[in-house]
Amino acid sequence: MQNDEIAKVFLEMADLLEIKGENPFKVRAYRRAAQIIDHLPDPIADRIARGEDLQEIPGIGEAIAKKSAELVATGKLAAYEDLKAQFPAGMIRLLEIQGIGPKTAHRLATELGIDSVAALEQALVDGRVAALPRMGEKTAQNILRQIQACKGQDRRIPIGEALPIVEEILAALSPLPGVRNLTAAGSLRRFRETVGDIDLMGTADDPGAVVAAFAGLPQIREVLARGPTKASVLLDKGLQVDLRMVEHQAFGSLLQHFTGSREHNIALRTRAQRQGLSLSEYGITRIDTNQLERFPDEEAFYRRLGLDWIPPEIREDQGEIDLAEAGGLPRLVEERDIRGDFHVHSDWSDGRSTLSELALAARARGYEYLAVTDHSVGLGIAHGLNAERLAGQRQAIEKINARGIGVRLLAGVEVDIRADGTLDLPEGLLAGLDIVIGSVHSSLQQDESRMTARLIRAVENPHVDIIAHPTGRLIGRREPAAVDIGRLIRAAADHGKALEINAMPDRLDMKDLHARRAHEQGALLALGTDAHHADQLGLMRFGIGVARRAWCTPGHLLNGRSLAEVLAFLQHR
DNA sequence: GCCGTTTTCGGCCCGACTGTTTTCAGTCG
Repeated sequence: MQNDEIAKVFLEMADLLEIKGENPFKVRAYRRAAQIIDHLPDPIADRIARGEDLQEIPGIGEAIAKKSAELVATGKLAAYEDLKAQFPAGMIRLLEIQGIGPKTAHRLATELGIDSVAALEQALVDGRVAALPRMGEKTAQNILRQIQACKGQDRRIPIGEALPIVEEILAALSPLPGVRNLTAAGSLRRFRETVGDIDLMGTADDPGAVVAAFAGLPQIREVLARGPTKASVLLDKGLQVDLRMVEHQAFGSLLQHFTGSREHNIALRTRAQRQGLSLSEYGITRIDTNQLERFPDEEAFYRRLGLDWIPPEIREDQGEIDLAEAGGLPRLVEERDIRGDFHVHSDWSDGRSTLSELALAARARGYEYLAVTDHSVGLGIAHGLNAERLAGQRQAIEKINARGIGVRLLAGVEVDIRADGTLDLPEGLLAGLDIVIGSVHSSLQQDESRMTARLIRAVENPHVDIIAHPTGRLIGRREPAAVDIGRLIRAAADHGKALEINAMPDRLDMKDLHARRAHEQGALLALGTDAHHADQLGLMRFGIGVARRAWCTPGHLLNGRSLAEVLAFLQHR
């Protein structure tokens, strides 16, 4: 049984225990364990096989270690089955509806016999829910609206869609008088690949006025809640946006609080309590004197707790707090560290910019090099290059390089990895190029063993330097191919090949967790935008976001190396 | 259920908003 499946069982157990009215701290223990297991770098089954004691993992105690072992050994868990049997099967789905928590779900199930979202909708319409004590008409209406709002749509949207929306709102509110520090927090600031809602915050002389202006923005469909310092609204697209405002001097704690993650903040507050301190969005309170200290920025806030400032992207309670205390946080990669892009298409295949336009755009970004990697002939739909046209392109690239515009174009190709792991262009041809990235575009439904063998065969091919978008996923549209990522990473590390972090916002492939595993196990990573237009070189920021979430320093990335170092890496060819 | 620079027992993060309430429970983030 895989880690994510084990985590799912514990998460569901937490929901059921909560509905049952169990000790909330027990519920939290299960949730926490699920999160920890989901983030482990290697399969729990392997740890058990090696005879390791799961209780050495912080947050996993005797009970959950035992239950994990039972799941790995039998694929089932008696305690989980017992728990499930105590409630109607569909009740747990009710928790997915905004506004319904464990108490309400329990009442709906026990008092009205509701066991599905459909049954709930019926009970809402015919007034049975509103008739319950302590429920009422308004509550029923709100629940009904939530059900209808999320019908048939995935509420999390890719960060690539969310960022432009946010930038538009910030641009509208920032010019208001007395407004400062207006920015996004939450999962957007942590750069998660999808965001469920958007958290904006800032400071103002008159917070109420900003909240009012926010609630009146034209792109807003509905105001869900509105108080003096906070408002929640729904945009036309169904996306929820929250705004919170405080006084200028308290911005550090506000931003910290609403940047999260929840797990990071819980760990931070628990630690603070041992120091006699209580944390909130308003500041830090000394518990003995009840004195509130305020912090204008996050650096001061963390410093007060004896910690270095922690980059938002790694605030997930995955070891960052201890490192911040010891002064040992990694120096995460930044935009200025990136010296080039390893995945770009030109108008020779399905891109829309010329080689010169790409070169100039790369120079404008301060790059030293740019790998031109058009599609190979196998991708007829993308106007892929055959041997002849590839040779022609190579000449065109050399011409531009000869002009000496300050950026070195690398003549490359994105060669298609066929279903059997062979490549779509003859080896002699690949040997003559500066760089080759290999990727999979067809037969994505292969089973895990075939797909993994296929990719590893490409890794072992001496002409391939980088494996691009290893799982082929499209966020929200196409599931990742079945790949044994652990084996792929080991193969890449063994053969000195790089794995791509594809920066296209709907790919972001490898993803954060896998990329962290990759560099921890000695595999090199390479950022590529997969740009099909010169403007898209700017998508690099999404790749950097993923790399930062993966704890990458410049040294973990091929893009952090100078042209000379990159050429040395490619010298084998 | 987990954990230990007060503790192997007794703690466990914090505040805002809503709706249905005569003081608060439930939910959310």
